[in-house]
Amino acid sequence: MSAAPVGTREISRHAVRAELARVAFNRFCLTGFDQVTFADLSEAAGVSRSTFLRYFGTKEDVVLFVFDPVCGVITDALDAERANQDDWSRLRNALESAVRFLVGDVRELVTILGLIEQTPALCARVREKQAEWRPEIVARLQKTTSSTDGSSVIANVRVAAALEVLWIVLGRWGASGGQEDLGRLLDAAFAAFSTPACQQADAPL
Amino acid sequence: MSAAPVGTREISRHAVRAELARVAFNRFCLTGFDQVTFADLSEAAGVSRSTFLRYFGTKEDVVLFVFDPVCGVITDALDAERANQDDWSRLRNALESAVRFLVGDVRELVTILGLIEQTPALCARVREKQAEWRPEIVARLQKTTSSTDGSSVIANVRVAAALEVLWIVLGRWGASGGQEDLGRLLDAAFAAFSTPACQQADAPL
DNA sequence: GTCGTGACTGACACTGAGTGTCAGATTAGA
DNA sequence: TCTAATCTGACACTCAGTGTCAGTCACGAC
Repeated sequence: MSAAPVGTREISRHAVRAELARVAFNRFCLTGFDQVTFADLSEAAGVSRSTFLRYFGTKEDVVLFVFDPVCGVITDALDAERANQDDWSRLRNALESAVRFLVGDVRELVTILGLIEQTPALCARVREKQAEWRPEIVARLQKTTSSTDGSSVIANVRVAAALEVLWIVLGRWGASGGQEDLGRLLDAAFAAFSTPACQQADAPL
Repeated sequence: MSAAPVGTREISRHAVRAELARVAFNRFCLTGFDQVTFADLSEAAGVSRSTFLRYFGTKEDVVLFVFDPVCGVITDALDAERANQDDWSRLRNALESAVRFLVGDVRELVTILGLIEQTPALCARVREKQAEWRPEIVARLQKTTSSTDGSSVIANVRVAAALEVLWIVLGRWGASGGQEDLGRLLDAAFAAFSTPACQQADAPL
C-alpha cells in the first residue's frame, strides 16, 4: 500500500510537502481556511505561489492529504483478515486499523478535524475522498468470496455505510477533544446495523 | 414542507429561475458542465451575467436545485408513518417517497443523474446536500421515540446509511436508463442491513 | 571533469468563479 | 398617482487554478 519515497528526488519532494503543509496549517488555524490565500501561504513558507501550487493542487489538499493513505490502510486490513467473518465485523476491524493509523498525533488530528468541521469546503472534499475510496474497498471486501461481479448493491451499501461511520465516529471523537475511546465509538456506531433496528437506545458507552 | 411561491414577485422569480435552469441544462448536456461558463449561460438565456448569478449562487446549483425539496419530502414521510415500525422500514419508506417525488419526468432525471455522475464537482455538491439533510432527518426519526437527545450515534449512522442508499440506488437506476424498478432496488439495497451480513449474494432481483 | 537529461523554481499571463457596488428601470401596493 | 422595494445590467474586484517559459540545479553516463 505505502508509497514510500524512493530516490532523493522523492524524498526531497516529500519533505518539502510536509514542511509547506506544516506552515500552512498554522496559518489556517490562526486565520481560518477561507481567509487564507495561496499568496499568504507561499509568502509564509518562503516560496513562490507557483511552487506552492505545484505541491498542492488545491487549498483543500494542503489539509487533507494526510488522509490519503487511509484507503490503503483499510484495504490492507481487509486483506489481512480471516475471511470467515461477516462483512460488518471485517469492516469494523478495518476501520479500527484506519483510526489507529490516523491517531498518531492526537492533538494534531483533533485540530484538523475541528478545522474540517467548520469549513464546508473541507467537508465537501472529505466526502469526495470517501466516494473515491469506495470502489476499491468494495472490491477487497468481495475478493475473498465467490461473487466478484463488482456491481453488488449490497457490498456497495455496506462499504458506504461503513465509511459514513468512520467520519461520524471521527467527528464525535474530535468533538470530545480526543478523549473518548475510538474502539468503543466504533462499536456503538456499528450497533446501528446489528441491534434489533427498532429502538435506537445507544449501546451503553 | 413546500415553500410555495406566494406573491407576484415570488411567482415571477420562480418562473425565471426555472427557465434559466432549462436553458442552462441544455447547454450542460450539449457541451459538458465544466466547459460551460456563466458568460455562456447568461448569453444563451438572454440576461446579464450578474442577473444569472443572482438566481443561482453557483454553477452546481443550476443543476441540483431540483433536489432541494427532497429533504422536506423525506421528513414529511417520516412524520406521516406509523411510529411502531422499525427504523429501517421507516427510512426505506421515506426514501420511496423521495424517489417517487423525483421521478416526475423519467427522461429528465436520467439525464441529470448522468450529468452528475460524470462531473466530480456535481457529485461533491450532491454529497454536501446529503450531509446538510442528515441532522433534520435524524431529528424526525427520533421525534416519535423517547430519546430525543439529538446526539444519538445510532440514529445518525442509520440516516447516513439510508442517504447513501438513496444515491447508490439512484445511480443504479440512472445507469439502467430508468428501466429498473426503484422499489425493488430500494429493497435490494436495504437488504444489506437485514440479511445475515455474512454472504453478500444480492437479493434476487 | 563535463556534458546532457530531466526535474525544480519563479515570474508572468490568463481564464473563470464568485462578490460587491451603483445607478437606473420596473413594479407592487397604498 | 406616488413611493418604496425590488430587479437589472454594468463594472470593478479578489482569488483559485492552469499553463507557459526561461533559468537553475542535481544526477548519472562517459
